[in-house]
Amino acid sequence: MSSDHLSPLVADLHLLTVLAATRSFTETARRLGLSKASASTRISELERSAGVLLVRRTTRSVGLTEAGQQLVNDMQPAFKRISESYTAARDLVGTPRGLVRVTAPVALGRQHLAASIATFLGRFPDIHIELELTDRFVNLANEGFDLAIRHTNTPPETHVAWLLCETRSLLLASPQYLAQHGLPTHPSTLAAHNCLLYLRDSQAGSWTFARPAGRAGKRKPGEGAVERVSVNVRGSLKANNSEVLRDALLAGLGIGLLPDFSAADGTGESLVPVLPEWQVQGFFGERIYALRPRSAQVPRAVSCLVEHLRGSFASGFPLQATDKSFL
Amino acid sequence: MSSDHLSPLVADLHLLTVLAATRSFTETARRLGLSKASASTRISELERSAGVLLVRRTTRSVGLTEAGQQLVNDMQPAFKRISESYTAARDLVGTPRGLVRVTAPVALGRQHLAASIATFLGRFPDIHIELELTDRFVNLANEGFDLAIRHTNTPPETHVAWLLCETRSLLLASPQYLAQHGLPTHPSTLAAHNCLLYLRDSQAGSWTFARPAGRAGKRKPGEGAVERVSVNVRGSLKANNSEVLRDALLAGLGIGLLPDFSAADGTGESLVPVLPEWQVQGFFGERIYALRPRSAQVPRAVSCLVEHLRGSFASGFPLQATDKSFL
DNA sequence: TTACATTGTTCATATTTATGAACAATGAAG
DNA sequence: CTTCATTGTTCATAAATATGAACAATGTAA
Repeated sequence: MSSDHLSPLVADLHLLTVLAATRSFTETARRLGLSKASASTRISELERSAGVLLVRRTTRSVGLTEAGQQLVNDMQPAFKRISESYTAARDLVGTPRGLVRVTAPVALGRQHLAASIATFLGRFPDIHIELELTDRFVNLANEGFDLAIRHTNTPPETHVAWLLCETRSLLLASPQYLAQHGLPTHPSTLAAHNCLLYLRDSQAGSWTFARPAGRAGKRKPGEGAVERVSVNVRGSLKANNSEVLRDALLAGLGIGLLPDFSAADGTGESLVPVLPEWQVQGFFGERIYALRPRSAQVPRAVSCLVEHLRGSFASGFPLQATDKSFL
Repeated sequence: MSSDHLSPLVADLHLLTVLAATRSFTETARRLGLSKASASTRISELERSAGVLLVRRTTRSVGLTEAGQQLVNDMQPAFKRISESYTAARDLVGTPRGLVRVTAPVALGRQHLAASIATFLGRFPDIHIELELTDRFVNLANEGFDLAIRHTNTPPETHVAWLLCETRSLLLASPQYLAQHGLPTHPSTLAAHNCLLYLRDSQAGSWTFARPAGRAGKRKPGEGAVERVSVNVRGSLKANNSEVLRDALLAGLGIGLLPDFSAADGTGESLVPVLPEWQVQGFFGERIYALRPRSAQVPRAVSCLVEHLRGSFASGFPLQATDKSFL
């Protein structure tokens, strides 16, 4: 057929591709900014006009029929191209604009990203940002994100990765706790302490420390032999949220390992480094990246945001408290 | 951006591609089946949301800006693909359905196509047809047609062409006229007759006749030498509509050259062949084709229609009157 | 030039579409 | 097995969109 007759259908076909990605009417509706009632009705309409069952509905989960899957596979690159063309046209002139959907780890997002984004939005009034903080692994392309902030050392090859800054893992405790339980003199003494652990999938309660071997001070860090110590630690609290851990440390509950950006708020106040001459091999990746699925070109709003974030993160993490009033 | 945000825009972007093809809001609206008011508003909305001027409006004619043209060029193949995918999905199961837009020459359309289409629609209740009869040259792809019926000997290479049937040009007159003015015995005598001419762009008033040379009857047609005669003819009526010519012939106005399908209605009644032993080199192409722009695949509704037309036209043009009540 | 027909836009009105609360179905957790 | 939260659908109502007559602008023909 001539493509004219698409007109009332294109939007519904696009809806179908999103439904195929989410496999959920609820999520589809949320992403597209409409009600699930509408999403449901429009898919039904589409099926009626096509005369083919495209979606396999089981009231609880959504799958595609063979016809539906075939259709979506065929159309997906086309919609991607249209989207990119539109963005490119928009980016030709004027101030950057558009919606940028960002995902980031909860703690990092709250503690630094939010403030940085706030000033960014002040500079670019036509850019809108949707910030979704979650610590679960997010598939950018499938879930419709434009940018992810990740704490990792190995950004996936399938994505474009901009390095925002380096980070370190710090062993910290409150002065009260140290006064009460004594200052550890060597990693091996940590076994006797209450060590708060960051909860991860396959994370044994083990911390690894390293320092230049031989006489300290004669070798620069990174040079020559290295002395390594692994310690099995345990404690009264495990949490998958670094802010919870930090607050527990501030409360004098024990000794904990935090990424420096999480520690920043507390260090200046009442957390002090423990065993500062040792470097901790972080759970946490040692770098922060901004990631993006590879695409024909980067929308201007996205590249502006990345540029801004690079500026914000370049100086590392100052010890004074950051603005938490945003979000 | 993630393609999610297209949702409210895709339909408008598609509208833009149609506008680019038609260069007219009025025509765009007609094709898409909405009001020109809507078309205008939605393009404006699109430009507002993109922040870029896409269309150059001069109240009287519509052009695209550079940005708009670039955008349309980028998106066109994508929309084509989406359209084809949708059609393919629809054609997977059930009875053929969908809208088929057909263009045909006026006379041929009225006299034979209309009746054939009527029976076709009876057989396929889910197929709709838009039949546009016009003798001007139509660009199928640009004007959004799915099928063209053409009277030609050289279907364009850029299109798929199905041969529907062969045709001939017939020299005809009414018995009254011949009784009154005498029966021509040789093409050269036509100069003395009132010859009605089909009006075409660069059509000199010249008819070319041919018959096997030498002793008639000894050679089969098409074999050996051929005797050719060109005659300059003139008359009191020229028209670009073969039905007008036929009616004039029926009224006994003169001698005229008609394609056999146009003559069919009249021959059985009151038109008789003139110089039947001569073959006329037709103005009119000697074949009727169904044409279609090349595409990944032919929609089922279209191939059904073509199949049906082949059946209808296969028998050539019987001399009895065809049904003219339709359309 | 001067009519004239046709184009694109505007605005009040009518139709279409989206909404969200209520409901039945269903998979997960205990 | 039973409970429970969550999913997709339905339906009356609310919001958004399309409409078409009126209008000004602009090519065309006389």
